[in-house]
Amino acid sequence: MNESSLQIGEISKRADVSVDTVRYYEKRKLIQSVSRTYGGFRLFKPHTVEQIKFIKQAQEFGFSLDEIKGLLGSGSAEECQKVRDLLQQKIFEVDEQIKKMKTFKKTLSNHLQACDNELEQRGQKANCPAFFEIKRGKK
Amino acid sequence: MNESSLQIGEISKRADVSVDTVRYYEKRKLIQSVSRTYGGFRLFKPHTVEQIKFIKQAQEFGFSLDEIKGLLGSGSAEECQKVRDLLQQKIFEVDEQIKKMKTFKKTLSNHLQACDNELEQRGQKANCPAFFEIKRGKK
DNA sequence: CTTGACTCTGGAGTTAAGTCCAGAGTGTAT
DNA sequence: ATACACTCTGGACTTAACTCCAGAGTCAAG
Repeated sequence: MNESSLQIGEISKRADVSVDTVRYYEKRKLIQSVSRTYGGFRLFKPHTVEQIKFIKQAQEFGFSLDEIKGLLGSGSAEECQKVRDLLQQKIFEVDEQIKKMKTFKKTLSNHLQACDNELEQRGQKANCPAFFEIKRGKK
Repeated sequence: MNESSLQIGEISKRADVSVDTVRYYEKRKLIQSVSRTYGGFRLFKPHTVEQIKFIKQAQEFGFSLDEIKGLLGSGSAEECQKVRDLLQQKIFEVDEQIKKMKTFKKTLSNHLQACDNELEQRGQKANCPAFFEIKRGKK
């Protein structure tokens, strides 16, 4: 009820996910409820909202829940070291991904260019270019 | 047999996907076999390999097969226009994605930094930082 | 102490994108 | 003519990440 312990509906609203998703994440140990009411209602810390948002963000970039879980641990010094290493690796991966994205963007731009050329050259009745042939300069 | 028509196994090898995947893509109309042998074996043009590689690339960046399909059409001028527009939109999306990736990378870097600080400050027995609190400067 | 909104659990269902399989046919090298 | 690798179809199965549901319990307000 007070700001230091929220129940599932409120968490769900603030993080913009369904209550089912919150429960699912708890089951998968991506988040934890700090306690329960006598009746068994889950109680979460407010910062769980941030965690869920982080999870969602990471997911967008192709990380699986299992991978993300590795980034979320908070425990012993050992574990901290593990998390650290994983983080470093992930940063590297994200960087790679960014590079690949840029290449892909270029590919798309080339397709667009080819498409425009065709459209212009041949007027309305043109067939759409076979992208790959054009792109590869095979014709 | 000759270079201008390949059967499924060869396509699969060159594109580095399973034959099942090739058939699946055909069913989903992402690619087409140009004809069949009398016995019913599919025959593909070699450039199908490029198409499949393109599909795989696009997938890596979070595009669904349905979205990709939209990018692959080759038909009337009308359709070309559609493809063109879609391409432009996708380029925009990829750009957005790149920006978000960069932000995310920064988030990860912050976590890493926080982790390192903790590790250094408190020595071996330190607990791993609660990333989100640190990141948000809430403490 | 009743109401109405919220939450619980366990389990079944969904979607995308494959993956696997059986039983049968095809193609070609010997 | 036989062997052997390859391919066919249709359908069932898999995995990740939810999503939905029923039936029952909880909680704060009036």
